[in-house]
Amino acid sequence: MIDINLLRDDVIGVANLLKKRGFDLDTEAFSELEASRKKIQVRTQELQEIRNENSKKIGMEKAKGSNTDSLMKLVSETSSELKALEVELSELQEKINDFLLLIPNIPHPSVPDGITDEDNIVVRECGTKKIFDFKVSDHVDVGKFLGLDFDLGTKLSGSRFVVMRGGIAKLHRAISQFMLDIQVNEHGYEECYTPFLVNTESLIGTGQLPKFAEDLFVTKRGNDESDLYLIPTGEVPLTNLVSNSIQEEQHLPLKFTALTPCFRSEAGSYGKDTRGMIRQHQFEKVEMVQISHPDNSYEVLDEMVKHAENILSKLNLPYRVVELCKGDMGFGAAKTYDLEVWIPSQNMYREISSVSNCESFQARRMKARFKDSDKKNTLLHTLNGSGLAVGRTLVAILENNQREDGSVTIPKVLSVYMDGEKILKLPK
RNA sequence: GGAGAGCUGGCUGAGUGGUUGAAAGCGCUUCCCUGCUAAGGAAGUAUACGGGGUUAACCUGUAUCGAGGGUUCGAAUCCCUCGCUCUCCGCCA
Repeated sequence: MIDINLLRDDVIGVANLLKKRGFDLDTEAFSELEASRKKIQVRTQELQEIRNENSKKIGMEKAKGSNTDSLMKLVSETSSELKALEVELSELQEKINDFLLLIPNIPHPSVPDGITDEDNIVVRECGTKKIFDFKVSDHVDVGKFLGLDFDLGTKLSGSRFVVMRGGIAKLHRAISQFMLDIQVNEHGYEECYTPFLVNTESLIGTGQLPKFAEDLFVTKRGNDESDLYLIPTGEVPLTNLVSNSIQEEQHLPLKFTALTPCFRSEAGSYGKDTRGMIRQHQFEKVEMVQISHPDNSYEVLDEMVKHAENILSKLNLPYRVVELCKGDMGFGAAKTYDLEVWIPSQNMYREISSVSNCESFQARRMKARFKDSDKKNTLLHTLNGSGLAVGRTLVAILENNQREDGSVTIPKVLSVYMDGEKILKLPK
């Protein structure tokens, strides 16, 4: 969440900044809540002070053996007035907190203006698009004879699920292992294994809750309700590793990576990307997370974009880097770069990675801090990015590396994970 | 799932109803002493939030002893619920 003091100092200014990302801040509601909060909090604390003083007095008088009846009556009266106020205050504070939890992050000044993805800015295009001398198939058709089976996925679980068998399943695994190895060995991230079910607190910490519950899968425990959710991204467990903690400044930045499944209900995307595995309820992703000093989080952001790009260029996939405009960014991001990979069958670039600096937005929700040089506890900056989405990488490889006979060239860097095989051949 | 033990500041660990935000020790910071080393002395040392303030140093208040609720004039201390940790048993990959 954003710093409440920004709102106290200049609600209108903040509202104007948020408007540019398409969020309407109810400034009047906030000002009213704040005004009554202030009034009630001051009065409550006054009464508490009076009560504490008189209660102490009772103790002292009793020690002397004096009669304390009148004092006790006085404190009793104070207490009953206090009780009502305390309830009112905590309700107000909860309301203010709920209000804050629904406000998106303020975009960094460098983020371009704009409302939709059409307003995003292409930063650079890399790699060479292959010129095919035959009619290209999409990954569904390419994969059909190689072990990519959507009918089986549907039979087991419904739409937006897939089963992979044989060579495709192995290639899928190879991709994820390769990515993880690069992130760990070349980019210096610490490999993590985390829970894939997380509690509401964690999801509030990274910003998926309370606003986006409909995007998540929630679990039951036997027949009982449970408050555990399937993670929609590895960002949730990895970032929350530092929740409610105070880190040592000299250990920054912390760099975490993990291969995790991701589960998304895709509630708002009916009819979108229904064919193929671009948009699935379940997919794998190698996630990068960095917990950084606030002073250099933007250098870290650039570095993380490079880390994601490195994977794509090693796989020899054509891609471009896009700077998201204010209206297209995610809830918690102050600045985001997307990496988009070339999909020949669609004749367009599709998102395969998203790298964001959330600044202190998540850290404030999570109470993730470090001791700065003045020994003050200061909020960290959190950054996350895909490095990369495994399923979409598979799609990109199948499409970009397809051959006229229906086989697929395996990228050189993956051969070692494929027992030296160079081509994914059709079974005889 | 059953039985038991526990959860106090950066750490160890006192505290079973009253000037206790919390003894003592360790650690840490600053200073003093000591011509090395070792040792010694003094002071300080939680977090969050509110109010005031030349919005900075500072002053002041409130809350916090796993979490939430209750009893009470007053709760770290008594009662209830929940969470977590440890030990034993059961089940399980």
